[in-house]
Amino acid sequence: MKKTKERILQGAKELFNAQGVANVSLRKIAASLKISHSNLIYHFKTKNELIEHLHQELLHIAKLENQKLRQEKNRILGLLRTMEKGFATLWDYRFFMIDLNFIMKENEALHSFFLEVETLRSKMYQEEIECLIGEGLMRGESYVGEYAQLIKRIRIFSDYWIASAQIYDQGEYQRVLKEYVQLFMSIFYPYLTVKGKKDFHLYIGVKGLG
Amino acid sequence: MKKTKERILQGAKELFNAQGVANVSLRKIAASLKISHSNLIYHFKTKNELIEHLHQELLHIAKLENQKLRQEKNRILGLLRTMEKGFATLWDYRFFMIDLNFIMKENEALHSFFLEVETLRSKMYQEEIECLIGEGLMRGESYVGEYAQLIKRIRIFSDYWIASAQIYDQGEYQRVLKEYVQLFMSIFYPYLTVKGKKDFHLYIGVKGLG
DNA sequence: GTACATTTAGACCAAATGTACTAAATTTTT
DNA sequence: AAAAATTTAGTACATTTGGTCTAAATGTAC
Repeated sequence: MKKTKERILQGAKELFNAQGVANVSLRKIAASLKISHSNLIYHFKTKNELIEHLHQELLHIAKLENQKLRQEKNRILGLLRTMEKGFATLWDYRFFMIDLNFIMKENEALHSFFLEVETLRSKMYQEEIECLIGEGLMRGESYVGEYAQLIKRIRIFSDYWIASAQIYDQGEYQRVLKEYVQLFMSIFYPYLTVKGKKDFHLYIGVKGLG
Repeated sequence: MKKTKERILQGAKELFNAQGVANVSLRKIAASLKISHSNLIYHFKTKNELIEHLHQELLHIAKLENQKLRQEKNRILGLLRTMEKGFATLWDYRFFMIDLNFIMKENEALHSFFLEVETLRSKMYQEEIECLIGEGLMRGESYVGEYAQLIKRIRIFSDYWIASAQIYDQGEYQRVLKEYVQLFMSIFYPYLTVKGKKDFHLYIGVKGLG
């Protein structure tokens, strides 16, 4: 029965999302699945191992989605669609971002790995920005390091929007998600050219004031 | 001896900062201070009570500082100075921001209180922006709700820059702090007018490219 | 059907934690 | 100095947790 392993991953994810990593023990997970505690340990020796597997799961799904995303002709729309999809996926594994610092403290290997992934992500945004500039949708830098700063701020937003939502937004999932995607997009707005802003208003659904 | 109570608060703060709230028990705090754990419990019945006291402490200090801050003639410089001071204070109680979501989950009262403080903070930023616009340092809104979004993004940055720094920046405290203050200020940059940008370059220490 | 490997459950242990209770020590008040 | 209040320490207990060990159950290959 390979099914047990999958049930554990699924159950653990749900418990983590609902109660937070720190408040969930291997015993609680086992109890919620109505299997013995030692059975769970047979499949995953520690909580960290479980978290690592879930992280791999998340990365795998994210990778697949990025490949599947058909190329939008318009870059602004493409960015929007990418984020809509990506944010939804992340939400499914939201315990990971809510307890990010806790997890990183407990698991040195995961921390290192996370830093590696981040450098990739950072480069992706760098390229995205260069493309936007190349297509005349975004203005160039106004001072040295301006876009390096922008990317760092994007990083903070990406890492913690879910944590923030947990504290401030108790509404329904769909609405919250949509709001934060818009919030993400709004980071770019003031750097866009007239042409870029036109696209922004068209696709993001906020009307310009003139 | 009232001193014990203060020593406990100080010691708890340091342990929380170093190891994270979830990994620090009342017993550990007592041991680090070389007092009996029942002695500690005599002063603070639970960990939550301890955290609430530390939160009050933080609010009190922040309030005093805000009053003390002499009025800068220049608003941009004033904002910079306020943030330099505020960020440093927050850093001293950084466990609070690093384990924000964990604490909010454990302590419903503190969560509500935090939400109240946030509405005040939000209003402050709203006024700050209005003043900047009034002085011709910042442009008006380009679409309805643009600055409401800006304020929410500022909120996320303010709440989680320390958490982010803990993951990505292992450097020395002073340098990290300075970097994140600059990062904070850079949020405003693209909304500034020519006049505002001039002040920005003057005070923040980055040179414009023309 | 038998032998083997995999999976599951139950019992047990040591460490840590919150909590309660009692008594001693110290400070403050009278 | 005596009495009262506050502060501190010691002990003990129930719970939870991660972890180990053994044995039963289940599936698989021959």
